[in-house]
Amino acid sequence: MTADTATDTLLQSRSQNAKRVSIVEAAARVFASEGFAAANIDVIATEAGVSRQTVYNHHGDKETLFVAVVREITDRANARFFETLDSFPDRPQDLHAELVEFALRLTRNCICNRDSKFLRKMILMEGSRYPALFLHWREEGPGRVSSALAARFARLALSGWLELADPDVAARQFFALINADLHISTMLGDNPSEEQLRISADNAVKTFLRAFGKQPRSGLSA
Amino acid sequence: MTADTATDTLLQSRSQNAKRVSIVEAAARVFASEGFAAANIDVIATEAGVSRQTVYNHHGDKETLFVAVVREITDRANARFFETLDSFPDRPQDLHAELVEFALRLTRNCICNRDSKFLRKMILMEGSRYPALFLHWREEGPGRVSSALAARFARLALSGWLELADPDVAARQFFALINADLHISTMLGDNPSEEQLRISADNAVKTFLRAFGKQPRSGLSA
Amino acid sequence: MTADTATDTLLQSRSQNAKRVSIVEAAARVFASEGFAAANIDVIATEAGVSRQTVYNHHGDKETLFVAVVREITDRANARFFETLDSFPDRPQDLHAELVEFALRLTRNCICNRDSKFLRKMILMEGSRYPALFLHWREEGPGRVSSALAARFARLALSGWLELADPDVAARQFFALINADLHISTMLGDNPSEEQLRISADNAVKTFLRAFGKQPRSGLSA
Amino acid sequence: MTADTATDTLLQSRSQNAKRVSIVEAAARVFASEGFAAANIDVIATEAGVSRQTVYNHHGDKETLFVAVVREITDRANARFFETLDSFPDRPQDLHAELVEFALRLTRNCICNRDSKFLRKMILMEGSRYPALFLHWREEGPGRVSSALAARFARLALSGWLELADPDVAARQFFALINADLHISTMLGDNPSEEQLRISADNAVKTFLRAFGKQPRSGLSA
DNA sequence: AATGAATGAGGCTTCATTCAT
DNA sequence: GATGAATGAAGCCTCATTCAT
Repeated sequence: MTADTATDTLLQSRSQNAKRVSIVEAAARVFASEGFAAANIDVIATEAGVSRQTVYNHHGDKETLFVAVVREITDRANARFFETLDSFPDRPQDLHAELVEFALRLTRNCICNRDSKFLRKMILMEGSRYPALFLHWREEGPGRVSSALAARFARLALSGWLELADPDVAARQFFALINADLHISTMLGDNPSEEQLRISADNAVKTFLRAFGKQPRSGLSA
Repeated sequence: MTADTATDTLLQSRSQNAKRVSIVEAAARVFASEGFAAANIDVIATEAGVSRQTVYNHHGDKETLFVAVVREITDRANARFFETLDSFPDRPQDLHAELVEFALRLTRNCICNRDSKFLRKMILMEGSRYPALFLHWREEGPGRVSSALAARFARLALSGWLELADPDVAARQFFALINADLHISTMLGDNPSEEQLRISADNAVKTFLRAFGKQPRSGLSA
Repeated sequence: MTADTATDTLLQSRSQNAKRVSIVEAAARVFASEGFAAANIDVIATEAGVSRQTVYNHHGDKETLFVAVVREITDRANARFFETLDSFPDRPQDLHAELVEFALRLTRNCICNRDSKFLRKMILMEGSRYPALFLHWREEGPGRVSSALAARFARLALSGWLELADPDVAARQFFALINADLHISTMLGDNPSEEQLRISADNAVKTFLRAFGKQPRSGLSA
Repeated sequence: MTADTATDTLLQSRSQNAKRVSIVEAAARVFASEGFAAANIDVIATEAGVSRQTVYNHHGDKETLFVAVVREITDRANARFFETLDSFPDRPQDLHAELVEFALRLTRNCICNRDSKFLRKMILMEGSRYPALFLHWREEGPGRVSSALAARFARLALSGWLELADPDVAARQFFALINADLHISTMLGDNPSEEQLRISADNAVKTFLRAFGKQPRSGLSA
């Protein structure tokens, strides 16, 4: 292979990949706003800035495209989830403040963002038609995220910051609480303001700590 | 009008009403499982045991039918919500136990039942296309339910059973907590077992009371 | 069921059947002239004088329609074949003349008619894609016809009119010979004139009898 | 022009020709198995091992390609026909045996081979849409072949081997007879075994000679 | 009210053909 | 010459909706 063809291939694959990505993005938008049945392939193509043919060349048919989009977005959303998880305050100084920040990152990056909304809609509407899709999402997503968060809560319990009987339950309730105020608005597609997010996170953490918080053994964490 | 025709009219109107109801039920099922766009009027008619014409005679066109169904189910679900609200333990003896029973009634009757699932799906998917529908639902449903529950929590606070700063927040968090364990399964259409419901309600109330419960002034509330 | 509804049902089923038949006829024409792939369902519907929907209501999809048409025409063509076979001269007086008449009936009714042309084309072009269709045709059609004709030749041999070693071969050759002059023209859709048919039949029978004919034992068959 | 460019041109034109041939071959295969309408240019290109563009560069459009293929195959098939005709036993010693061999060559090379099958299908299906194609085929093919064979039969008649009234009829019947046993199988694409071919040829020649053969004047042909 | 048909539109998908790289 | 994309035209099929019986 000459340098030229290498460059060519690179350029081409870059452009190919760009098209692929823009098709997936456009499809996600359209599927999310219209649902699978009402989504129009021509609209997806136009939104992606490619021709209808290109969509078909890349993804075969509508159903295949749908599955590809869901998997891609699932993986991306999960990746972001785990990234965010890494900022969990394992050795906190001000647990309340740090949990609020963490909750904010979660709501901002993993709950109110476009990918998550897309996934909630798609799983809700088409989940039963694509059991494999749903399983993948549940296993790799909520399932693992919840365990990971539970593990972190367990650690906080060990180091005396929390007092809880079942970290898994606590993890699920933490999620529920940070969603409590946003739930209705997010169902509609409203994008809560930064301030609402902060109030909501604060409410959640306050209640969570009233239920599970305690003062750590003095001297250790300070 | 003779007695005969009166009877006829009555029978007829009863049968008419029966048809109306079975159309709405069938439509709700089909809309819920297929979404608006993919729902097929012929399928609805067949499921309802009537002819396609009858559907059109009663409801005009697909969109009108959809709106009628959503409103009917919204009203029914709300009625049930307020019914359930009436069993809230205003003067409790064993607050924990009574809240658990209340939570159970809520999840059973108002969250995991068919109507609620239908509404969540429809509002999520089509809410943005029918703002009026959505407004009606939000105002008459979650909005008023939440206020009503908040009022009851405020009363419990006054009578010393709870200690809370914002009863509205508490109401939303109560809902969130009783949903925490069920959220994922309900997205899929799974019907949680009675036992799961009880565990879930218990978990929710336990946490809720750890956060907000306190011993009432002795003798006052009994 | 009242007489009225009986009449209604009858009328309706008659009209339904008429539509069915006209759809099959039209489809046969269009499939024959265009082939399966190039046949246009709208054209078929128009030719049949019904709406596209009606075609789909009756036959599902293009492929199902195709199969139905082939089977229907196969059966009709075979029925005609056996009818014609019944006029075979079992106890001939003038064998040559009677065989010519028989050959004429065969070519006219079973080889040069529309159904046969349709079947030849369809089997030739699509036979490999629908093995079941082909088997049915071969078994019920040429297979049984050939045996039946062979049986009749065997009888003529027994009664001394023919002298042949293998009646099956003779039957196949008889068909081949009556087709010899027409083969090319029929491939094109030409409709040979009555005179051509007669010459052709005469040529065939002449050769056939030169090969297999003999004078019957006098007195026996007369 | 330098030697180099001459070589290049030669190589190129050889490779060009190779591509041309492989395109025609591939197109013939695809047209034969799919028919004109369902044949896909991309499939042809892939089967030919060239790019779609190359097909267009060489042949213009689908219809032009089709015509080119039919003509090319027609010419090739006819050439083979006349080649085979040259092996006709003009001065036979054992007429039966030699006619059988001749018939075998005909069926093997000119009837059961790929080109002939292709032509039969194409003429049958598309003949009426391309009258020029059909005319060319009929004139140059069956027409001339039949006359040529008739001429040879006439010669055999003159030299006392055959006794026939109309050599043209005899020629057509000879073809018909050697096809009698194979007709059905070839319609399906089956490839008869060598043994079947031999039996079939033998049957045909036997009957042909029973009808038209006679002992030549002794001494003349030996 | 039920049934079957008709109409018209719309969407998925495939293709021939042409461009650009 | 190969590749991928773009364009435009069909064609299949499904539907909502309306008529007629």
